Amino acid sequence: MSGRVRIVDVASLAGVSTATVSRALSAPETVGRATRDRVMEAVRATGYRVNGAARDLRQQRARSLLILAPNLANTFFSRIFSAIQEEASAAGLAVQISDSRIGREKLVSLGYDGRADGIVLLDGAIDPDVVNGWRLPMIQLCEWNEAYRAPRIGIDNAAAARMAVEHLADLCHRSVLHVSGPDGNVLAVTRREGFSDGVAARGIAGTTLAGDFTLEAGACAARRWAELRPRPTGVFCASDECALGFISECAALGFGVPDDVSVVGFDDIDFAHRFLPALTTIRQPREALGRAAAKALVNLLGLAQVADPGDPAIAPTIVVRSSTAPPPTDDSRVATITLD
Amino acid sequence: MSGRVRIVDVASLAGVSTATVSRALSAPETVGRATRDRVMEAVRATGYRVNGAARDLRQQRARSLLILAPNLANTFFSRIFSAIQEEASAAGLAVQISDSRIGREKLVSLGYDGRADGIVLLDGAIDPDVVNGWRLPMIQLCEWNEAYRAPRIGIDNAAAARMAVEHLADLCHRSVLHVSGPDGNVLAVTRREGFSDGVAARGIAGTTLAGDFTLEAGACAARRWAELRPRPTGVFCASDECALGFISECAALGFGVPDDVSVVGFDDIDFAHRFLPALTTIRQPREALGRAAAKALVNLLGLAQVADPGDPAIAPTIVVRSSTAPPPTDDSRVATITLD
DNA sequence: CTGAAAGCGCTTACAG
DNA sequence: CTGAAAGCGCTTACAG
Repeated sequence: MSGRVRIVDVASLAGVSTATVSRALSAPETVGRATRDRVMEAVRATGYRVNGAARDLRQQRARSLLILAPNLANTFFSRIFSAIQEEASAAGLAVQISDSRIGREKLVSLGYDGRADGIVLLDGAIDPDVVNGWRLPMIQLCEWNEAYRAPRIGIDNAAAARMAVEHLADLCHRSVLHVSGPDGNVLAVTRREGFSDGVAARGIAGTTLAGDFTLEAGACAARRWAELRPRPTGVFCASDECALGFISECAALGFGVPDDVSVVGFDDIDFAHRFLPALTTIRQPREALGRAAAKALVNLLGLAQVADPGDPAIAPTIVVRSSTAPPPTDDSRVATITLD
Repeated sequence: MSGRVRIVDVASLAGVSTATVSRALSAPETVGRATRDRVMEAVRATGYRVNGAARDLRQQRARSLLILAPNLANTFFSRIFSAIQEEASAAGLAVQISDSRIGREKLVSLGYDGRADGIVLLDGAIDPDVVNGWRLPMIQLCEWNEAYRAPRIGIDNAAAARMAVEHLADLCHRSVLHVSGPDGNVLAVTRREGFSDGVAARGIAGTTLAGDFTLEAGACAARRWAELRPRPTGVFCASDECALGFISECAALGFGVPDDVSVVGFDDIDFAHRFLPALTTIRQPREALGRAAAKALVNLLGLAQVADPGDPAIAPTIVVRSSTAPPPTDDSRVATITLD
């Protein structure tokens, strides 16, 4: 596990105590010049590197952040992880990741085993007793749970959903469908509320179908949408994956986007601008979110080098591309089918 | 960092030594029934949990795996990470991730600081001196470097590339383009070799354009392809991202896939089957790869609970979808432009 | 400026 | 079956 050579080896080679070696390495200015040179030479000669595990135990910290996410395979997290890791690394912290669905016992241990200084929580569905039982600084990111005693970072999901509705309404859609996230999920609930508010504010018709953010949920929703009478001409999906699944299945069903139906997504994942059609979506600035969470946590740990990071404006924006357009002017298709 | 209560607290509450508490927890059968009950009661009463950091130092291990990847934001890794984490968790190991481009000094430390028992390397471009300097069990996954002294897990990239060419040739394409990865990259080199071999074996024309696996590289390649005379009718991209970028840009340029040009990707990322058109691609079983790497590393650490995991066949396969078809029979478009 | 000693929180031979 | 003691590899008051 550790490299072979320990601090005592360096000390004896340099003819000093381990205390001096330790100081020469971590606070060189407190050691006499000649001694320091001797120690450094011994360090070089032996290839010594401090054993972080031992140092951490002694200093009662872990120099490590733990990221907890509901599904590590979800590509939505990639950019967030990379941003967190960058900030953590800049603050001298390692990053540990774990799926938050590993089972209660393992989960409890994670926050208790002295191997993390703080936690970034991307899951709002963990038992609050577990979360609040951890005695570690925590930040909730993107998802949240009112019951967790930890600050939150994320976008205004209701406002974001309203933006999607606004966009569709501005395009003159009078009937819109929302393919939401799963019932228990805070993001799903909040976006759904924003959708309802937006629809009410514009006086247009709104329907909701529960999905689960996935490609397949979107595809499934497209099949259900095709059976609706009249068919909503605008669709707001609670995730880009869902939107892409919806559009893809529409194509299979013979409907074109945006000719037959307009679709707006949520997240602005990397592929969104390269999809065919390029996806109109609500942009969630994932890198900024990850960075902000990491910085906030570093602050909580009292390790901040700089002053307050100055809240980077983490506001959702709508990016309009090619998957939305005014509703079809020719209602023949709908009319024909309705008359059958 | 640690929970408040330590093993001594439990010991004194139960009226036993810390040694007994330790045994009662980790080897209950070695402790008298009455004593054990008393200890367990004290554990319950205090809410004691062992401090993993202390245990690790004592036992000279870290109970942790380190994953090193060239860019954590790359969504290709998501499923690999999740598979590794699952296997690691099953073996009682935590997982630490780091970008492998964090700078030489930090990188060296990572393998030396006693906080990882083993490493999964997804980057073949790290200085071999750094890698071989680590005294930890390692596994190379997907990417590799001959100079690293560590076993490799991955698919046969040359064979995979040949499969792509075979498919195109079977469809009667006589001229194919390969959009490769960057020059220094092993995967790029190996796939390019497979491409060349395949093309030679089938006696068809092959051209190569260097890219870098990204969406934008694919888009850029599409622009270059459009200027080629004659235009290859089949294209093999070294990654799905690249292929999607290529197809997307083709659409912008007024070319249809597969009507004007057939495109095959590499990886079979999650979106591949939902893209429009659904992408024909070489499937790289990322979950199996991650799992195999984690298992191999666990074996190397001597922690395997089960016998040999039995090599799960990690063979690439081609999955044929809608982005490939026979070349256009009508050569008018090419002819017309050529005549200009 | 430097060293002897204690201690971070555990586990594990070694005795009994 | 249980305990006293050493020790994992460091750092850090405390003296001098």
